Amino acid sequence: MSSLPPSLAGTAVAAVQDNGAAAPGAGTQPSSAAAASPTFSPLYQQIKALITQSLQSGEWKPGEMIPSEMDLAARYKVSQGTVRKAIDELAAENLVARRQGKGTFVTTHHEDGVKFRFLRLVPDEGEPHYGASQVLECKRLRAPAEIARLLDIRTGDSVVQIRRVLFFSGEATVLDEIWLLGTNFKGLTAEKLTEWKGPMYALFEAEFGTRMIRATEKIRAVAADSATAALLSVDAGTPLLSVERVSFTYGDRPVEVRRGLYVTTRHYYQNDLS
Amino acid sequence: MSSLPPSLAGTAVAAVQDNGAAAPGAGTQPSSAAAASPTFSPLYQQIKALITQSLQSGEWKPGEMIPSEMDLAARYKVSQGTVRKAIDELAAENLVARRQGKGTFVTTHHEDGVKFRFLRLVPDEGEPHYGASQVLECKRLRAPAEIARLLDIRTGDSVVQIRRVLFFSGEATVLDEIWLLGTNFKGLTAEKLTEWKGPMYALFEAEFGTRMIRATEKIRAVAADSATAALLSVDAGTPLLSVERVSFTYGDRPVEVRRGLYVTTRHYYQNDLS
DNA sequence: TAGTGGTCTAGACCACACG
DNA sequence: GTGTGGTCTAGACCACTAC
Repeated sequence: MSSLPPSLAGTAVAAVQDNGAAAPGAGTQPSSAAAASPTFSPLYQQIKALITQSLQSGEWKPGEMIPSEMDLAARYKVSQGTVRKAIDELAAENLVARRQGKGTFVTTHHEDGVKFRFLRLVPDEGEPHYGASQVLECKRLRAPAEIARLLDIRTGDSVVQIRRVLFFSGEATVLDEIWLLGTNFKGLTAEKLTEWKGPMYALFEAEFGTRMIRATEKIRAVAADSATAALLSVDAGTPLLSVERVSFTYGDRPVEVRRGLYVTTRHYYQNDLS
Repeated sequence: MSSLPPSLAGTAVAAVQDNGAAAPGAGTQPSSAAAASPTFSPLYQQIKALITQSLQSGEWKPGEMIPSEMDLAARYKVSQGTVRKAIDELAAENLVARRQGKGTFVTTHHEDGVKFRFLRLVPDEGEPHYGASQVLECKRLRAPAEIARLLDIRTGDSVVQIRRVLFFSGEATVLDEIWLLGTNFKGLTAEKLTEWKGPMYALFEAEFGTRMIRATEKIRAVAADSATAALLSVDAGTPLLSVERVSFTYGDRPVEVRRGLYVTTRHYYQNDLS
């Protein structure tokens, strides 16, 4: 337990206390709550930010267990309940996962069950299965204006472009065109992609230390052009789902733009509203 | 405050206590927690269920305020924290909405801001605007097998079918084909639909007491047939988004099947992954 | 048996809205 | 000022997992 260097704890507490007005002596009494100030934010939000920093800095790596709630409470000099609320939100955002009796773990794209966190394409019949991937291309190039805008970089900045086809049950089903931030993903090659078995995001996480946290998708229906049709083994003009995804890491920094074209004759895009 | 009949409170407490083994005297001491039993569920889940019942029964109607946390705590004889956790989950499911300083309110499809809770179609440029609706048809008929299966009724049972076109910025954009459970929606006519200004779900809620809580959607790309093309003012064969939605009320009972065909030349379907 | 997350309580104070 | 939700604390016990 509590194998954390006191120095770190000290830093953390300082960060926490620079919240509102000078916090009264942080003894055992309640009301270390925030004071009125223009930049007010609840304690648990600050704790959440501190934990997120540790996640981002790699202090706790994907798949690993983070310290127990009691340890974190001691480290940040707050009550267990406050840490709990911070972790609750992180768990709601899928940054960590709680497992009763075991601990709280940093989520990972390697995990057995959660491979379809970002791919919502479901077969009409049968279970979701992870298909084979055929990499068509993987090269560095200068970002076109549109991509640069989405990645929040300048036109002409370096990006990595990948094109691939995904096969489900032996059928070409998805044609992906992917742009990645050049600064991350320096050594990425077609070979690496081809050798890798499993989700692409797991590779990014393991090899490049870039974790996809959330994404937004814009979906349209489009007609397959002849080149696309050939790659997907459909007729030209076949209606396809066009899914334009932007993925974000920590700090809501965009790192990937992906345009997928889905064949939806034997699969559909699943979405739940609430 | 606390204008609740004691009889109800009594009922509630009884319901709560039939949880685990015989709860020891429910005094001020802690540990009214559940005992080991095959059908264990946390206290706050039971409270949540009780509150949900009151919502469903109409004790608190959409738009109204529910009793304060303190009142509910007294009513159910639990601590405020337990009620809070129950309400937290209900708020996460969009059944109620908390407003600091005011109270907790039953959500409604009438609300100003939340009109696009179920319609994820966003224009390429400009703000989401609520379009005009043209009802093509509204009639009772016997449920086809496919619809019956989705609505969890028998083939041939009574359903109401609606067909309509939605216009965004004057352009036909959505063609909806809707099937509603016949048992609910008895007096629904094309006239009522046409007269109604605002979201259809608001009409269902106000006139038929049926509240849509959540929905699932299956999305594909399809080609417009000639009839559809005419109604949507596009060429036959134009790729359209096919959105098959099943909507649920309380108790996860399906009450609506809706097949929408979306023109996605100037709009897109927006989705967020996390 | 020990450690972890999960539940529950009781009480305090803060931030916000409204009369 | 009063009432509401929001935050924070401290301590207790329960349920699950592993050793």
